[in-house]
Amino acid sequence: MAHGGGGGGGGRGGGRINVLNVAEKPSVAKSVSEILSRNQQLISRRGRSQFNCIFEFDYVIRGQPCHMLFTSVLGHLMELDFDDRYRKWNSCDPVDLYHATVRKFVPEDKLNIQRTLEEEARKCQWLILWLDCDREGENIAFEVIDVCTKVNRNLDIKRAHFSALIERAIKDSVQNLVMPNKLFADAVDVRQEIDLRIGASFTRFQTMLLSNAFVLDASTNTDGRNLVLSYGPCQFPTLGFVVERYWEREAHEPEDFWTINCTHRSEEGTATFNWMRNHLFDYACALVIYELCVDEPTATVTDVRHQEKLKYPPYPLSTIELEKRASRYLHMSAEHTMKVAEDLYNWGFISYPRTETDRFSLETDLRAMVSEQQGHERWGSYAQRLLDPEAGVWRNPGNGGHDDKAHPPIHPTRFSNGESNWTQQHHKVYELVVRHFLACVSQPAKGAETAVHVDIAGEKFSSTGRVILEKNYLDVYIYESWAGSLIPTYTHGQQFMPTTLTLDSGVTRPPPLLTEADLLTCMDKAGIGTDATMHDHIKKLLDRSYAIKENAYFIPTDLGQALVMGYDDMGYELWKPYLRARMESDMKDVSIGNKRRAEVLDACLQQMKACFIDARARKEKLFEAMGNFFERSNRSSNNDQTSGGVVRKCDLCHNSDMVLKQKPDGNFMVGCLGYPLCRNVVWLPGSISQAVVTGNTCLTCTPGPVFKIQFKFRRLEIPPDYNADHLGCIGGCDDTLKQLIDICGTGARNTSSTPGRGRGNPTSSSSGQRSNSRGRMACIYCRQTGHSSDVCPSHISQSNRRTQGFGQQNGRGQGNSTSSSIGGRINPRNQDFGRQNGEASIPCSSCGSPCTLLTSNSARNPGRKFYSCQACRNFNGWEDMLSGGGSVPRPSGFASNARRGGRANRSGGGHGSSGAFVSATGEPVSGRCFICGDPSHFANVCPNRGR
DNA sequence: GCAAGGTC
Repeated sequence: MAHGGGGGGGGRGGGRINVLNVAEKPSVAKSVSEILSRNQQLISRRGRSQFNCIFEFDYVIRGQPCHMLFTSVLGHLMELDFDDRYRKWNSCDPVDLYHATVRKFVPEDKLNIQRTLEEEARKCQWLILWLDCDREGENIAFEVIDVCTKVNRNLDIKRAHFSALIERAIKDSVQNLVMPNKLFADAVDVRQEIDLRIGASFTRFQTMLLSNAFVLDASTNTDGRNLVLSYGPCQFPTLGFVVERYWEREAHEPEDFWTINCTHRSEEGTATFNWMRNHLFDYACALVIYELCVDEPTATVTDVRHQEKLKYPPYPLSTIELEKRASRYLHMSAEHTMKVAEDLYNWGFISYPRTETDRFSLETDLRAMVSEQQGHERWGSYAQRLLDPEAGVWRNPGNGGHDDKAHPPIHPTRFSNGESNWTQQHHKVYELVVRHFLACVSQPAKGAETAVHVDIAGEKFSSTGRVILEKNYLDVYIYESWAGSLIPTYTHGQQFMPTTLTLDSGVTRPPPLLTEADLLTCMDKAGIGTDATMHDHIKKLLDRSYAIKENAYFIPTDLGQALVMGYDDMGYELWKPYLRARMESDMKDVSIGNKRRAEVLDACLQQMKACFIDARARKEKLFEAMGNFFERSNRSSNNDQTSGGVVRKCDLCHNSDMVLKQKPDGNFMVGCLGYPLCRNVVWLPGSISQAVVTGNTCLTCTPGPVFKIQFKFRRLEIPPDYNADHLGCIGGCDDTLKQLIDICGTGARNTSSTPGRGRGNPTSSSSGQRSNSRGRMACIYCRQTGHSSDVCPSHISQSNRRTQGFGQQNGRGQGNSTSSSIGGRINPRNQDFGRQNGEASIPCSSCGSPCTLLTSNSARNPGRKFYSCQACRNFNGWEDMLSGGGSVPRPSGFASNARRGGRANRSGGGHGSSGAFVSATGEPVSGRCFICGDPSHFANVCPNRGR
């Protein structure tokens, strides 16, 4: 782009123009100002915000003399939230949040920054954006543009792209200004809106549905605040990792195995030889081999190999590595580590702690940084050795392959022997940063390894010994060790008699619970969160009482398990990382112009809205899952049900009024205020979005007066030929209402199993209406009688979901008559929708009977296979979802729609050569080596095994 | 009372 002027009017004379420069944070404004001004005549003054001062200096950009005004924001200047009318939780149906008006605004605590920008922008001709060079930075750039151009429409807008805060990069960028990238900003707008709508809708839904319905108080840590059961596209997959590992562990069944061990002691030392078969699960087989060895115990050396081994120092330090290593070495949580690191950064002792970069740029003066550390009492002498060319310890740091183009790896920026205001943690984190940095610029440790293979009666054994020749970086990086042991000298063909030769038993172990370092690794691999937010997502699990941390391991609470179980039983993967991964991929497409912003936003929200509606329709799954862990609650507060006015005098007790109420889950009912003495209730259709008692009275129903209710139905949930607006009567005269109750179902559920809140009166109005009229009703899709909408041939997947819902509701609450009506639907389904093609392979999640594998003939899922219960016809899930990692093993006692918990893992290996854990169905299951802790392999193939 | 993303 050409830079030729931008107008001289308003400048300080001599053709000089005023240029407003804005960085993402105060430290960048300061650094860039210092670099460009060379600290000559650099003036700083306070702005309206106490953190964001304004630097002033003169500079020439492509021949144009400029007076630079350099200030900053603090990350995002604006927030996205719903319009005020949707902000209160009871203001609307949560599903409305998928299309509710949202607005971007500058929040209260950023108004000072906005005012500074406005004041300075009025004086300027150019606006140069120095935001971080990533998508979020680009989005913040447009927030700044929005604020500045509102007060000065003539601003010439430019973007500086810099790869590091070093002189050459900064000076290059200011002479090569570009246009801001709207596509990048669009991608962030999409992400923000999706996160908000999904997060708020599911959070309100599950909080209002469950928080008062169960006795949760003892298990939650609300500190007097209202309990919120939040859902978020990052926090839930994080919870998913914790729950999944916990269930894998609980489902593990220990298994005995046998192994042959051999040792040989000589004057030079002792060697331990490991059996090359590792171990066998068959005792008889192991015994036979052992006896062969004992009969001919002479060992013959078949191979001796000497090799030099290197152990490399770590790559330069990124945020995630800092968090992981502080967790492992210092036993500090990621959240606390970041707090301490931010302190050290703000006090000037370390570089910016939120960075993805794990390579130093070539321009970095690494030796100067090392030189600063020479005076330290503990690592100063090592720093001196590093700088001594004769010592030969220096090595240019490795390249970890990541670069966020905005920040260098975390490194010390100022020497300190410790400050008086530092806590123990400040000392530890500073020490880790310095030692890590010094290790990065060091030679790897060198060792000599000897591997010896022997043969005893045809069985192969091996032993490895190691001697460390040069410790190098290990001298300063005290957190790592490289244990080795000496073994005697052996030569090819040598024979010896083992000192011991034993047959030992062992038992397979479950995979360990996740540590914070493991969890961060899982999140990083799955793209959950950013370097700046991952620790927040982990903390959120603890704050929401979804998990606890015990001895550095994460354990899901009952609440965390119940929520994951509920969605898992629905067949949804809302707790898996795929949703976020898909969003990330869509964002990428938006940012490179492959997809339009509106297209991605509409498609994603449409899908998630459908998912939300479906999840809500099958909320009984959440209730069942919660019921596995918690007692139902008797609580009924004003918050629990929203009263909407008197409808009539109770026709059962004749004492109290019947009032319209909206339950926490959004469903409506008309109940007697005499509850629990009087349990009269009229359940209303589940498809109502709004209901208001009117002043109109029914002329038919007695005893009167019965006030009519103005209903608003959700359009997509009722048949097309019904009006969304309906003035109805609950007295019994209203056929339309009866029909919609029959078609859509009601909010009644779980009545017989819930003694506290349950209003399972079999004579209640709606129950009677539903069971009596079901057989006569027409299908809402094809409008034919003889079958109901939930088994309509043209809507197989919906029918599956609905059948499941009704089946459980009716089966529990309404006895035999309803059960027989479900039975009546068995044949049509098999004949119409499914071709039986397999025998039972999993038990039904509802009744435990064997399931049959059927093939769907529906238009929506042609050829897709699903499990159907032979006895109760419960839909038990799509085959491809059950076998493709859609579910996880559960602890025994919990039915899963995928499979019941069984032997899942064999941490001892012994099956196949991969060494991976293998589940009962043959799928690999993630785990971690229990010898060295490395998640990339298991103990049976651990290189440190036996050392 | 809700998300996740910036940053102090």
